[in-house]
Amino acid sequence: MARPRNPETERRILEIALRHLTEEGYSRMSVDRIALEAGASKPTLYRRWASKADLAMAAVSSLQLSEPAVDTGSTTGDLIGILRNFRRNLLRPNGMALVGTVLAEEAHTPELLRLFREKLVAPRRASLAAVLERARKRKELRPGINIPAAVNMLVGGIYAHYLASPDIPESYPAELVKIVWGGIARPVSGKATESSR
Amino acid sequence: MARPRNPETERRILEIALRHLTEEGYSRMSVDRIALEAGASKPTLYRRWASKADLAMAAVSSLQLSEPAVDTGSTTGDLIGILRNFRRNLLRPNGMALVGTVLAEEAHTPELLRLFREKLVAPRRASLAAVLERARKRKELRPGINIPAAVNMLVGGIYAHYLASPDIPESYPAELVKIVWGGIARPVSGKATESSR
Amino acid sequence: MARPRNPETERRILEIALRHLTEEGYSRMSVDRIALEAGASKPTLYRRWASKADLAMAAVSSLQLSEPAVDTGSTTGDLIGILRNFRRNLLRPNGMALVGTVLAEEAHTPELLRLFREKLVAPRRASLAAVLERARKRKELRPGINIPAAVNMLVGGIYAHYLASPDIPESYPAELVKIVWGGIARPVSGKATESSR
Amino acid sequence: MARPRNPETERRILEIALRHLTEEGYSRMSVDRIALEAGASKPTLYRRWASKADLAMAAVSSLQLSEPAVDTGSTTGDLIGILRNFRRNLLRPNGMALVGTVLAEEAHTPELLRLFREKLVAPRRASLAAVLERARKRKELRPGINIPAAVNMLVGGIYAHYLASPDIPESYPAELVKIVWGGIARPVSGKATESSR
DNA sequence: CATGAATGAGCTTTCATTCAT
DNA sequence: AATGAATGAAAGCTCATTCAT
Repeated sequence: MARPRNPETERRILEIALRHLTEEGYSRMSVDRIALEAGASKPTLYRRWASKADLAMAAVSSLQLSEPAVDTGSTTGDLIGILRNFRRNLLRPNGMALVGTVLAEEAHTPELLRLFREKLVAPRRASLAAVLERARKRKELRPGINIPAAVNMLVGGIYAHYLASPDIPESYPAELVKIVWGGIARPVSGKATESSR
Repeated sequence: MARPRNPETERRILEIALRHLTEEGYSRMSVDRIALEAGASKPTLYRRWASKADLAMAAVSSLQLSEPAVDTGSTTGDLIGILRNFRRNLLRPNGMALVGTVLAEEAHTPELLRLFREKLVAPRRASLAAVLERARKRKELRPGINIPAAVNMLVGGIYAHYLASPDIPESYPAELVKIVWGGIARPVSGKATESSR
Repeated sequence: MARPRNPETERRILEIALRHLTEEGYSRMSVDRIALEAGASKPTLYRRWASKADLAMAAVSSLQLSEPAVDTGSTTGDLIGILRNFRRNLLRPNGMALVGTVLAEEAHTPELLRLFREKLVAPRRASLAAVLERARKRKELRPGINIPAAVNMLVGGIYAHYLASPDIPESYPAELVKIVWGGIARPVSGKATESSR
Repeated sequence: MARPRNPETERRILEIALRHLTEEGYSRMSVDRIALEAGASKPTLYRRWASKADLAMAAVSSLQLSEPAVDTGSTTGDLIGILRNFRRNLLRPNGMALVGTVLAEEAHTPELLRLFREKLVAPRRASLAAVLERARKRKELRPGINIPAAVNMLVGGIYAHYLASPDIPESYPAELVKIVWGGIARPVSGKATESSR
């Protein structure tokens, strides 16, 4: 009976908020400007989210890991594919800014980091871990391999490269995988990396 | 006749600025508060640094990697030692905040990231690389190993763990090194990880 | 077919509005919060009262002097009894706040003061005046006594004490009455204050 | 050596603030408008007073009871003179508004009432009390008279009249004094009010 | 009749920076 | 060289009121 809320507005606000959060960081992100850009009034925002922090959290919550699924048949091929997607995302403009923001805000708004973990970090880790689990089932891994640690090295290898230098070559994911694979794959008689084809 | 600048004041201001930058992030860092805390007036700051950005950059510039040198005799022992120091630093309160800030500000103040790379990232990478270079000279590495990539995996393995979960166990550096070492060390007849002792 | 108004709702809203008016003052009293607390929507309020000022006036209008009737037999006893009730009301938390509010708002919303006079001030004055009128009929008063002025001194003696210091002793009403009575009672041969027992 | 503060600005701001506080009440008083009207910027105000409440308190603090001294020679003449001044002040536009405001704000900003008591209420009471003390020394009063209570009735008689009706006749102070004096003066043989000349 | 959504204007406060001394 | 004062701009948030359903 009451006037219905426009769901499109909501979506648009979150999209703009996420952009501002990414491009400007949390404290530069301005509720005023988001409202202006969304063509809404500030109370319209405050009716939906109780505070700026709430809005930022909702924006991060709306994130979804939107990377194409990868299935090349081979374990190393899948790992490389996933890391290539990751690399591409990171190299987009402001690709690392959101990571930076949630880390920088940890002391003030720890929920941002928590949500970021849940929405972006965990899914990507899960897809890498799934590939490695499958490899384990196929007996491709040495026994006792710590899969999360391996995942950390793959993902972290990309982060660390960015932090050292923003120019990550396209071939770099394959290099990473090669080293990690060398550390976790069951040695085969014959050529050592045979199983990575 | 002119009053000379007091270098001690300068140092104190930078120290306070760095603390604020770390604890509050760039945009929450306030020149007003820094001046107040340093017992100086704002023009005193502006005479030395042309802007807030300049001051932040100077603060980052004043950073030094202050980790104890590590020398255990063995390659893997050294790697583990360096990563343990790294882990300890990261787990300090606000240990990741400065990384976050410089990443978050990349679009607005790219010099911050540049300086951070130069003052903190590069030295740590150099010390890890040096250990690996020495190992290469000692023929402990397989031929063709990409040392910077290995370094990325070590450092990045720590970063990635933090990003996934802030509880990094003390034993984790050793786990990382084990996997990486498996991927880069020359296989020995006899026990494979002999050289890591 | 039209839904009839719920008088209970109306009463509840006024009660809440009066509380807010008293505790927060007129300009801090928020229609939003009143609606929220009453479980009604704002248009529901605006349908009944044209504006915030209207609502506040209705709230004041709903006030009724709700003090127990006093009848001790003696004139001074009755006066003291009424003033004791008055004192007790004033010393309740926020007891003076509504007086303050209507005075403070006189320039903006003079109706508040008018209604306050009508609903609260006048009845109390009337009950004091009635006691004095009865005393006059009983020839207890000197001729020519200005009863409203005497009432003002009794009531005002309490106000003025509060304004000077919020700690009004329980015995104070009797003191007031003693002095006023000394000024208005017909002197008796024998003990002067005999009639005040 | 530093740029000096303009004391005139300070005075002007307080004067304007006091006017707003009186005319609009505390919560309608706007720092923005005060700054605008004073031709200063808001930070200029906030440099001097830490908050709106501080500013309001400073404004009340700057108050002075500015009533001409009264000395007619006789006790009742002095009392009447003082109350006439009081009446005139109260009947000025917004004469009661500040009283209302400080009472209305008691719950939120109790310092306002405290300062009001100190700066305005107490001095007026003191001047009335001084007259009565002098009368006591001259043996004009009955023994055991509670002077503060008598003061309350005089001052409060005015307040209460205002609260009942804003039209206080010029002759009213004399009426008040007559009754009070009847209640406190030592009865004289001959005409009872002789001493009030 | 009653509702939830929407709005423009307003609030107090803080910022980075410059001016006058 | 160094200071305290001043400033325009912008921030987050709340208000009384009206619109659309």
